[in-house]
Formats: sequence, structure tokens, C-alpha cells
Amino acid sequence: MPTTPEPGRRPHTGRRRNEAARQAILAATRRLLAENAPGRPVTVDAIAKEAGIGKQTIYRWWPSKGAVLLEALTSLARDEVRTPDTGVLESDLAAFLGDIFRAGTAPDNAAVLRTLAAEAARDAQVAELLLGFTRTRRGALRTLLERARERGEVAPGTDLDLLVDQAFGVYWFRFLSGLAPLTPAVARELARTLALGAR
Amino acid sequence: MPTTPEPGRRPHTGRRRNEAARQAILAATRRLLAENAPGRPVTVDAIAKEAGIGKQTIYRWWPSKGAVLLEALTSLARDEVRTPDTGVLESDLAAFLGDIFRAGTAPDNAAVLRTLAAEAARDAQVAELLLGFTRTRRGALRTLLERARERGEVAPGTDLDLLVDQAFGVYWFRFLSGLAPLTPAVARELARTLALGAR
Amino acid sequence: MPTTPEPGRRPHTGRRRNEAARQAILAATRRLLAENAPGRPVTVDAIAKEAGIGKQTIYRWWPSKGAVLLEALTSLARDEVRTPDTGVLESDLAAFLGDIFRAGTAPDNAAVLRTLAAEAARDAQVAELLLGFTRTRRGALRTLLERARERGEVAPGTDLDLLVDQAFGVYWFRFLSGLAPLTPAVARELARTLALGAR
Amino acid sequence: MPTTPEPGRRPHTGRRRNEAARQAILAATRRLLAENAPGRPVTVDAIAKEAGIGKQTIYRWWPSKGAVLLEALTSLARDEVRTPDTGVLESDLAAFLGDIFRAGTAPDNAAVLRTLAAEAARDAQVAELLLGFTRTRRGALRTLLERARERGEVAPGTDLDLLVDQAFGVYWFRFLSGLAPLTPAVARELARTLALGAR
DNA sequence: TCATAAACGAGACGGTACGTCCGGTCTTCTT
DNA sequence: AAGAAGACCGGACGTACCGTCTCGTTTATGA
Repeated sequence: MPTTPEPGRRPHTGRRRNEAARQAILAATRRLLAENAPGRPVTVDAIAKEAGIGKQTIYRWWPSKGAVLLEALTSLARDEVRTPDTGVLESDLAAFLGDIFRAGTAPDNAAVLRTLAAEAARDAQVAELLLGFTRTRRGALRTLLERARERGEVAPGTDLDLLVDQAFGVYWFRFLSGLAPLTPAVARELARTLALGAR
Repeated sequence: MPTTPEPGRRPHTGRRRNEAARQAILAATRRLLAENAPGRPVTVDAIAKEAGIGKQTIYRWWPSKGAVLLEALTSLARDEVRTPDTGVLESDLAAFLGDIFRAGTAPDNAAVLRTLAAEAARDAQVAELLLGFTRTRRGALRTLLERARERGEVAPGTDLDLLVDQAFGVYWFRFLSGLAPLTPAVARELARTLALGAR
Repeated sequence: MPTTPEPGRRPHTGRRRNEAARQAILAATRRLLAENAPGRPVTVDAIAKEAGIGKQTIYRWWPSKGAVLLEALTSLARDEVRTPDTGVLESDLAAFLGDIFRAGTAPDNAAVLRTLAAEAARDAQVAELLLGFTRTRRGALRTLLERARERGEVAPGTDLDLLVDQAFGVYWFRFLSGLAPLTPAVARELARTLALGAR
Repeated sequence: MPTTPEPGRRPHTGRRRNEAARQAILAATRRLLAENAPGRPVTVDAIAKEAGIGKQTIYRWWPSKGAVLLEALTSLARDEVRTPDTGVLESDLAAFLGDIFRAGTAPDNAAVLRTLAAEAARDAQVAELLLGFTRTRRGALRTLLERARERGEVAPGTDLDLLVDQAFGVYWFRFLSGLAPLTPAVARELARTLALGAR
């Protein structure tokens, strides 16, 4: 998410940034990503044309193509992350993971993330954005585990971060590789395994 | 400064394939991957120049740039993956994960893997090859778990693939994000958690 | 270093047209044209910034970039063109051409004209305006020749426009190509040749 | 109606520069220049597409778009410059100027030269090419005048270069401005005037 | 023995995408 | 209402890189 330019020292005169253009760009990007048609590659030019804006407007708001893709993805999966509190770790985990998995199963996100990871590797800014994207979700899962620890469902000395990484590791790994599914059933099974491992 | 391979040293082999050229290509690729310098991108032209060979020679041996990268990686990490058999799941896991973590933390490998993952992100073919690379290791871990199941250490109905993905998920996630370490201690703790979760 | 016009000094005049702004624009244009530095291209944005005004103010007063350039030139070379009348064609020509050559050789004018000609070359509108600028001078020369014709110094049937174009052709050609000088001596010699050719 | 060059017919030449590609580029440029259609601007992309080659191939042979235009023009007007020798200066001049004028009257050269002059102003290389283009012709005219001087048709002390510039000045001035024609009649009249002025 | 065939270094080529630049218009806030 | 500031659309520019193709050279093989 691009840091909105802090309103400068001088009260901003001049034409203000056009939020509609910004949204048009994101919408167009999402549309192209969702189509994923062979003849319609997700090019910067294609995005500009689809959005009916000039290329420069894209580069005025985002530093690179990858940044746009990331934000399009983020806004795609912006559905709030629930931090359920059923009083039982396994149930909480199952609900949480189910949510995450569902958002990540949208048909074409894999391609997006592929491009993103590439950008992240060469553009530190994108990398930071990508990490920021996951940080929120990781924080939510961590909270969930801490609550369980207070309830005594987690053995003292257990490395909570490792548990978090097990969950997100599975998620990202399967998401990116497409080798195995991210179904609700898997979410439940993963919840079970993690809850067991936490004891 | 690139360790330029002494130029013109490599002899022609006439109409027979020149193994030296092949090795020069792999060595040059590894060098570029390890450097990962901004002004020295890992392009096919760069590899060819660094190796002192023609681009066509690359495409005579490999179908695409990604294939070269993968093979450079594979030859780097050829150290066989042990499939220990101590008779106790947790010990087996700890040994296996320790190996994997160590290989991925060796400074040279790390740079190569990171660049390769970036490459994979933008080239689906590389991604496929990279997955093929991990398949072997995944197979080893899976074997290890199956043996434990036969010994009764794993609850029937447990999703072994999910356990495998938890292990490799943590590995890749931490490796690529750099958010958390991959120390031997983490390997042991992960082994403990997985063994617990398998019950 | 650009002689930045003290910024913010010029007062707003509210709803009345601000002659000061107009002059600032012309001055800034002249400055940029005269500099002709590689890093300071004569773009509309550059002019606006250098003048400390908004781009729209330029387009409120002139229909296009070229029009601004032309007016900057015109105001530069406003020195009236003399139409001498010595009663002898050759003398008249020598005086007239001497003036023209001198104006075009003044260092400042030279830079401006050269840049402008370049601009004219890529912008048909500028070319048109530039021609309008020369039309006045051409008219003066033509008048001079007509007077000579009435005096009988020009053979009947002589193409006066062709003579005019010979004079201005030499002027522009040498001015733009820089291949040969535009000295007073050349003006005299050209006057002699033209007077001869007119007979 | 783009006369598409039979696609894919042109053979590769391997590591040597492909003269066919070069010619295809020039031909395509000439075609686009000649069309001068509003919807088909003479863009680098358009040239590349029309020629059926990659843009990079253009930039491998020429430093900029202007250079291509110039060469297309040059090759267009490559018709040899005659240096007639009738034994009479005026006749020689008339023939020579007639040739030059005819070449310059091709409908669309004006646009080409406009673009060229723009490039020349910012790209010294193009400027040099443009001057080289005229040098040959100027040399021919100069030779012609020198022969006349030897025959005694030119007054001693006459500035031959000035006469040359009068001729080419008229040519370029009318050519670029389009203000007055370059008909055979004008060539004859100019020849008469110059021959007179030389005496 | 000598012609042929294959691999090689070199690098031009077609094609696709990228990110930048600039002209002219539009919008917002200030004076 | 005019002005300063600057975002916006459109379109061209020149660069980077992939994978293909051909050249001329070098060497092993087979007639």
C-alpha cells in the first residue's frame, strides 16, 4: 500500500491526486489478472489502456509494475482477517486458516505472487510491501496462539513464531507451487496438527 | 571483480561436445548468482560472456535460461540428502531438517537460491524446475514419515503431505523472507513439534 | 547556473491579466533558449518553472509552445529593420544586409535563433510563426528592390522574389550551418552580386 | 495501404549485419514518409513494424530516429549530381540547379528535412551527416564555377563560396519554407542571375 | 587422405515489455 | 476571474533481455 503522500508543508494547491484514477488502475489490474488470457498479458501498457489512463499516472503512484500488482492483490484479499475466539485453540486455528486459505484460493493469485516475488527480489520497496502484507496476518495468528497459551493449551517454552511459520509456510508454499490444495479440509487438518504440536 | 576464466584456454573438441564448455557455463552461472551484483544481472548474455562461450552453446545443452540456473543450483547442492533411520521419528526429523537447514544456510547456496527463487518468480519454467529440485528432498522426508507410520508413531489418517509441507514451508518461508533464522535449534524444535503433531 | 527570477516576488493581480507574468514567461524562454544547455531543455514545464508561473498561464496567452518561442524571439529582435534609400541599389542592399547580418550575429540572438530553428523543424506551427517573423524583413527587402526597379536599376522581368530569397537564403544557410561567416564584408559582396544580377 | 514487405522472406545472415534488414528499414521509412498519412505517423515503432524488424535493429545501425530519416532521404535523392560542362556558365548552372530542384521537389521531402533539422540540432552526429549530404553537391557547384572562372566568365576576386551559398540558400530556404516554388523556370532564372552576378 | 559433419565463439535478429519524457488539458486552491 | 501548482491522457522514445539464426573456424569421423 503506497504511503499516501503526506500533505506537504504548504497547503496543497494544484490538482489533487485522482482517487478514481487510482481505483481504475487497480480495478483494471485485477481484471487482467483474473482473465489471465494468453493474448492479454498483464503489461503496464495493457493496464493503462484497460484503465483508460496514461502510463505515467501509474508510475506516479507506484514505483514499479510489481508494486501495482501487489496492491491489486492486497485489495483483492482485503477481506478482514478474523481473530476468532472460541476458547479452543484448534477451533480458532481452523477458522483462521480457513479464512486465509479461502482468500488465497482465488484462481489467479499464484501468477500475481510469482511476479511479485520477482519484483521483491530486485526492488526492496516491493519486498517491504510484500512483508507488510503478511505481517498483519502473522500478527493475528500470533495473538490467537498467545491467548491459547494463557489458557494453558500451549506447552510452556513452545516457540510460537515457529508455529506461525509452519502455518504460513504451508500456505505460501502450496499457494506458490500449486502442488497441493488449500481446501477447508486441509485447514482443519492443519489446525489439528498445529494444536497437537503446541501441547 | 569476476573471476574471469582464463580466456582461450579451453581447447576445441571439434565435432564432439565440449564438456569443458558445459562446466564453464555452470561455473559462470554460479558465479553470477552468488554475486547478485546490481550491475551484473544474471542474463543469458552475461552468462555467455562470463563463461567465454556463445549463447547458442547454452541453448544447445539446455532448453531455457531457467534450466541452466537450476542445474547450476543442483550441482551446487549435490550433497546427498540423508534419510536417517534412528528408529525414533523425532530424531530422524531433527537430523534431516538439520541437514536441509545447513545446506540452505551455507553462504554460497543461500545467494544462489535466493536469486533462483526470484528468477522462478518471473519464469514459470524455472519455477517448475525448482519444484523438481525440491521433489527429491520432499520424497526423502515423506519416506521418513512413512517408516514412522509403520512403526506406529504416526496416528492413522494423518496427512503426511501436510507434515512435509509444514517442514518445507517453514524452510522456504524463513529462507526467502529472512524474517527468522534457520538454526540447528530451530530444526530440533520443529522436529519436536512435527513429531507431536503426527501423533 | 540559471538566473532564477526571484521567486514569489511578482504579486498576484487577482482577476486582471498580469502583464508581469507575461513578461516573466518571455524572459524565461529567452534565458532557456540562450542557454541551450543539455540538462535544461526548452520544454513548457521548464519555461513555467523558470518563470515561476503555472503552465496554464502560458496556454492562456499563447496557443502553443511554438508561439511562445516565436514571441520571445520577436521581442528580442524588435530592433526595426531599416529600409535605407540612398538612391543606389547596391548601397541600399549593403546597408540592409549589414543590419540583418549584425542582428543575426549578436551572440544572444544567435543562440535563440538556432534553438528556435530546431524547434521549428519539429513543430510545423513554430515553422509557420518563424516564417511570419521573416515576412516583415522580406517585405522590407522587396520594397527596396521595387524602388530600384522604378529607378531603372533592375532589368524588367527580373524575379524580385528570387533575389529576396537569394539574400535570405545565404543568411539562413550560413547562420544555421555555421559553415561560413556573416561579416560586413560578406554583406557588401552579396549586395554587389545581387545588384549585378538584377541588371 | 501499407505495402507490407513479404513477411519472413528475408533470410538471417547470422553474425554479419544483414544488409537486407537495413534496406528494409530504409524502404519502410521512405514508404511511411511518402504516405504521410495522419493515422500513420513516422514513428520508430511504425518503421520497425512496416519493415518487419525489431526496433533494436534500427538502433543497432543508426544512433537515433533522425539519422534513419536522413539516410532514407539521402538514398531517396541519391540520383547522381551531374556536373554539366556546356562551356557556358549560365547553361551549366541551369542544368545543375534544375537537377537539384527536381530532386528536392519530391512531394514529401519537406517533412523529412524538418524532422532532420530538429535531430541535427540536438544530435551532432546527425548534423554532421546532414552537412556531409550537402557537401557533395556544394563541391559540384563550386567545381562548375571554377571552370567558368578559368574560362574568364567570372570576374576575378569574386567570392565563389558566396555564389554557391546563394544557390543553395535559395534551394534550402524555399525547400523548407515551401513559400515559393522550385520549378525549372526558377532554376533557369536563378542561373541567369548568378551568371550575371558573377561577372 | 581428405571431404564432411558437428560443435563452437560471436553476435545480429525479431519480438515484447519496460520506464521516461513532453505537449496540451483539466482541476484545485489562493489571491 | 486570473493565477500558481501540478495531476492527467496520449503517444513516442530508447533500452533490456529472451531465444533463434547464421557465419566462419576447428576438429573428429568415414569414405
